[in-house]
Amino acid sequence: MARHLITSAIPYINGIKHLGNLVGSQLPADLFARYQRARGNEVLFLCATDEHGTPAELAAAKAGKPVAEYCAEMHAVQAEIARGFRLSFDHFGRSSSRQNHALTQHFAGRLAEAGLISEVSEKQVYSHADARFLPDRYIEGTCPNCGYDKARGDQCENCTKQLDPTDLIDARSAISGSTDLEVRETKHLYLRQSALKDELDAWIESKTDWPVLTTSIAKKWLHDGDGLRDRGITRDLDWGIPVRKGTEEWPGMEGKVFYVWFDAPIEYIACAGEWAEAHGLDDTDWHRWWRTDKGADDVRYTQFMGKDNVPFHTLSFPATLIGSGEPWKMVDHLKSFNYLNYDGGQFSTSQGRGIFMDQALELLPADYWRWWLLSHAPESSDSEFTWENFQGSVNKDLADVLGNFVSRITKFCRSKFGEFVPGGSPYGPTEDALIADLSVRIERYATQMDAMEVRKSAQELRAIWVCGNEYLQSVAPWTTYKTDPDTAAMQTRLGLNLAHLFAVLSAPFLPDASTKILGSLKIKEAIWPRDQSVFLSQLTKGHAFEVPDVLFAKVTDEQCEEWKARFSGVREN
RNA sequence: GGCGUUAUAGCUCAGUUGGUUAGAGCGAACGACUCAUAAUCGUUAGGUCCCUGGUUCAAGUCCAGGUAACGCCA
Repeated sequence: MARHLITSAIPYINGIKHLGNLVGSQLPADLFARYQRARGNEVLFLCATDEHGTPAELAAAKAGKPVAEYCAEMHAVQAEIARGFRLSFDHFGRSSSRQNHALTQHFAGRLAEAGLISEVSEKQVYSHADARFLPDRYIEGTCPNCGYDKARGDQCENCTKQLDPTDLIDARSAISGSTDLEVRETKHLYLRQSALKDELDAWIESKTDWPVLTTSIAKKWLHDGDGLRDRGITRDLDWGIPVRKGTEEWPGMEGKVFYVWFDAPIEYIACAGEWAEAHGLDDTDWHRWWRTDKGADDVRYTQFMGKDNVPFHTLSFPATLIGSGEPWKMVDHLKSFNYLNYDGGQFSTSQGRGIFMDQALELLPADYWRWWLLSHAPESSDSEFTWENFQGSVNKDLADVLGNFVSRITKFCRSKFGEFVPGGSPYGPTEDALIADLSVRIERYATQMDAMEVRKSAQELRAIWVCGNEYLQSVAPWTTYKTDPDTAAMQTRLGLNLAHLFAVLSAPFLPDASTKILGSLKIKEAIWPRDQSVFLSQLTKGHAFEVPDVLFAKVTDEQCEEWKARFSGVREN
């Protein structure tokens, strides 16, 4: 039995994610996790909320709540929505957990001992009114270049000129508006990634089966310009993991916290600790997933993320792991996605543009979204969501091809033989040919799923559903019935067995519909098919079933128009 | 400004290491069927594979230059 450790990029805490975020990490990770479990493999599928950093503090302030309270609430909201989309995390953790505090401080200590941390003095803007240092982009002022009065400390959005906060005229805090600012000298820790450049380079070079998107981004960061740059890992904030060297104080770093990018990926590991704790397990139980010296040798680790996260996962996080000198499990396969666009532009959290996860679930059940998003996953390039395309896919693939198949076979059987699987003659040459064809197709489907070729998997699955309709159409049991009821009974029996097969194969994509079909066929346990001839003979004469309700309702033109209008602007709150 | 990705039928996309008449789904037209969510199945029609030049017996596929869209970095 293979063992799969699977992580999805962890969503940031400040609000509900949109469908573009979902399809880029959590959803394909869930597809893979469900598939591997269905194949009988051992899976640990982890995700968490990324809770530290300035945006979380500001969002909390805006909500009028202490940041810890805000994060706890938003974590609960995101967890609930994840359940709504049937994301089957073994644990949905929090980067603010006790485990992550300890582990992040541990890594920092190890890196310091290895000589991979340097101290750098920097000048930073301090706001007296806000009682805090301000990141460049939270300082506003008039652009010295074009006179735009809302230029940010890092760049003027009007003329695109790069700026330093000190360049701004009449600089003020973007948080409070206060102009009582002061430039102070402060010390920060840097991770000396550059010292690990050759090791990282060799490691990336060895990953010949990774998507081009992944390796090209990593190589660019490794070789561009002066090569891999060192990166600050501390910030002057209150909210975060206090800077410590392992369990000890770090002189000169009092009152500082680790930069969010440093502690967020470590949460992948800490989350396993949270999972163990939540299930009454001990350290050895999660070490066997993460420590190659403690049983994780045979683990295959796969990460899922959008392309914006690739540099952290291919370079910075591996630098942390390698630099620690400890035998942590490194990622084996990194599946990255491009962006999903919305009606001609980008989905945008900050602008509230597009469809957000909670809104999507208000319109339609999870399976509808899962199918469209996965069958159109932005694997090779950015892809585009349009309502017409969504409506077409849902109506044709789900309602007409799969849903209607289940409906026609169960209703036909009920009308001729009652709600029991009929017996009739044994399968003949036509049925054997279908079984042989399906065996080949299912093998192809499994190959694509193993390779995490999301779109191609969806295509193969759909083609398998079509086989069911083709079969019924060609043998036409409604005609056969008139002259040869025994043969019609056999054809119907195979049709019902096909519905069982489709339910099991479709479960990773459509967990709810799968459960519904299995329920109506009164099948207790979904077992992945090995031998199609055996699998398709499981439902035998006399097995009771019920005709299910409509599996997938069609999206009407009216709904489509309404939703299109409703989601044309930006989100209100 | 530097770099990256993409450019194939009306639409969404496949096209392995260059190799016979470039594929699929949707949409369209026509036909078959009538069990079913007016569902299904079949047939057909649609392409100077962004442009120019090059390498080769052979280029959608490799090389050079250009154009366009998107993205990343500064």
